[in-house]
Amino acid sequence: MKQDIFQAIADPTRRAILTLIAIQALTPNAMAEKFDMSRQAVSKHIKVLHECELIKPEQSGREIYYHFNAKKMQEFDHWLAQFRQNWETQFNQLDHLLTTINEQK
Amino acid sequence: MKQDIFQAIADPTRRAILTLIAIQALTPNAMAEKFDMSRQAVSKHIKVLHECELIKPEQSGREIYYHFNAKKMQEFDHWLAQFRQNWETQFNQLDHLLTTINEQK
DNA sequence: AATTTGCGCAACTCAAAAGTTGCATATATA
DNA sequence: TATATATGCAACTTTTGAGTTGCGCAAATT
Repeated sequence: MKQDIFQAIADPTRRAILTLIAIQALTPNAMAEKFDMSRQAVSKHIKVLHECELIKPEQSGREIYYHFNAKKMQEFDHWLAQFRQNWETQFNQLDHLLTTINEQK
Repeated sequence: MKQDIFQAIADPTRRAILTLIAIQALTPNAMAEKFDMSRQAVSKHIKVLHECELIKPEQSGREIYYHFNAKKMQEFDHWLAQFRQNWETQFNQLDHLLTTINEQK
């Protein structure tokens, strides 16, 4: 079952995992040590993140280092782009308002 | 109960609502007509979006027009910023690799 | 070879969230 | 004033997801 990237990021623990491995690739055990929950719980989060390709595994003996996949994270950025114009417009309108107020002085 | 913006955006219906009203403010009934679900179901999504301030109500008689709150959406952008450097680095490294390959010709 | 360690998978429990139906309230319209 | 319409709230059912426990497998260690 393919996971949805928005769904993957909705969970705070998964966001924390992403923040961690964006700095340095980690094994499931190493991640679990950072959180107050069982290794298996973390492992399930890893599965979700892996299924939507936000992280990539790198096998090293019996250890698996999970890397952050920045490219996938950009999908978010692309979705957000449809609103970016919207908020820039809003600020431009604010600028205009402030300018108008200043001119009235 | 305050809602989490990440949780709010995780739902596909809520994302569709946001996309709709980013273009034009709509009433709950108008939104419900766009989706194949009851008005009350849409209304619950509106409640979630409203609680995390992604949308703003504007009363007009007995109708309520919900507007998109671009400013709140920027919180996403700020969260994403921590990874932006990450993927730019990745592309810079790719650039460097390509440059190196070209120099070897 | 036996044991330990790192990991994933499956079954289970429990809590939260999505959707439905029914009802109350306020504003329009006849 | 009586009726229709727009909306929100509460109770309920069903689905989904987070977390735990138990197990099996493969690689490292002794």
